[in-house]
Amino acid sequence: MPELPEVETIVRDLRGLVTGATIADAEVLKPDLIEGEVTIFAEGVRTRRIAGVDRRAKNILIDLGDDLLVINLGMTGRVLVVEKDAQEPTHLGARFHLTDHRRILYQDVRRFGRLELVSKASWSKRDAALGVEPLSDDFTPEFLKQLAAKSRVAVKTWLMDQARVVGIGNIYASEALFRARINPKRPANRLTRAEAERLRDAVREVLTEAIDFRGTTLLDYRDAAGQKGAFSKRLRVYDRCGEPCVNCGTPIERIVQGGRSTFFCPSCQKR
DNA sequence: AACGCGCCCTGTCCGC
DNA sequence: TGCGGACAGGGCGCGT
Repeated sequence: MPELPEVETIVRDLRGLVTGATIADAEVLKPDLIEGEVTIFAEGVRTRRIAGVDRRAKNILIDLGDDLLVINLGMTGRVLVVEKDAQEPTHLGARFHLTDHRRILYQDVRRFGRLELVSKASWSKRDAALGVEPLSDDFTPEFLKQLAAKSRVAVKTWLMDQARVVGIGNIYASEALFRARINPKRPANRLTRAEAERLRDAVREVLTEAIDFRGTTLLDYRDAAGQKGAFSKRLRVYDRCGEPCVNCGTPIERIVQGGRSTFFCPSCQKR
């Protein structure tokens, strides 16, 4: 469900809401959501103060001092900060009681998400295996072009590989390629310098705009207050199969790449 | 090594 | 109204 803009929105929410708070206790209702031993996880977060909240790729990093509580939302994960007497949602996976009057809830219908308590040392190794942050200064056109030159896969699939560039999922891959006017089937290593530049700019632009609109809600996504993201109305190709292209009026097409839907304009994004 | 595929799981929607 | 199949924002592990 969540790509970089949605995770970033939740991270900013959490940073404002729970930085400085202390976790009194944790209850795990769906043990398969926890990576590693559940009792160690629950014991490990108990009595810990939240020093900060950050994002790396599509992971939420909750800073507990020596350790990080790492949350990956999968497709349908939600992290909600609620008053302790608030009504609880269905499909609740874990409940974190704060020492104040609130709780952090982890909810996940499909249970593709994961919660994990890891030492900062071991996280830094995992971090190193992840690709470049597209909103960082390291994501230059030269960098993108050189990285893409190593791969023959279709640029759409290439963009979604978290070992190369992080944070881009199925929605923003289609949206960025449309904005850059690049056909999603184009092999990554055949991108021209001009296309690499357009793609870099398009990726940064669409992710930044989506953050400004607090993410895209198709169905499941919610921020930490349970609110929907407003970027859905701004999508230009995703989930718009058959609708006219906003640039030229040609019907948007849907194809399948790597088992996932890709949306594009066959006229604006010629091969 | 890089890549493609199946799978994890539940819910919704669409056509018949 | 019911039912089967396709599909859904992610990521891992497998075989080639």
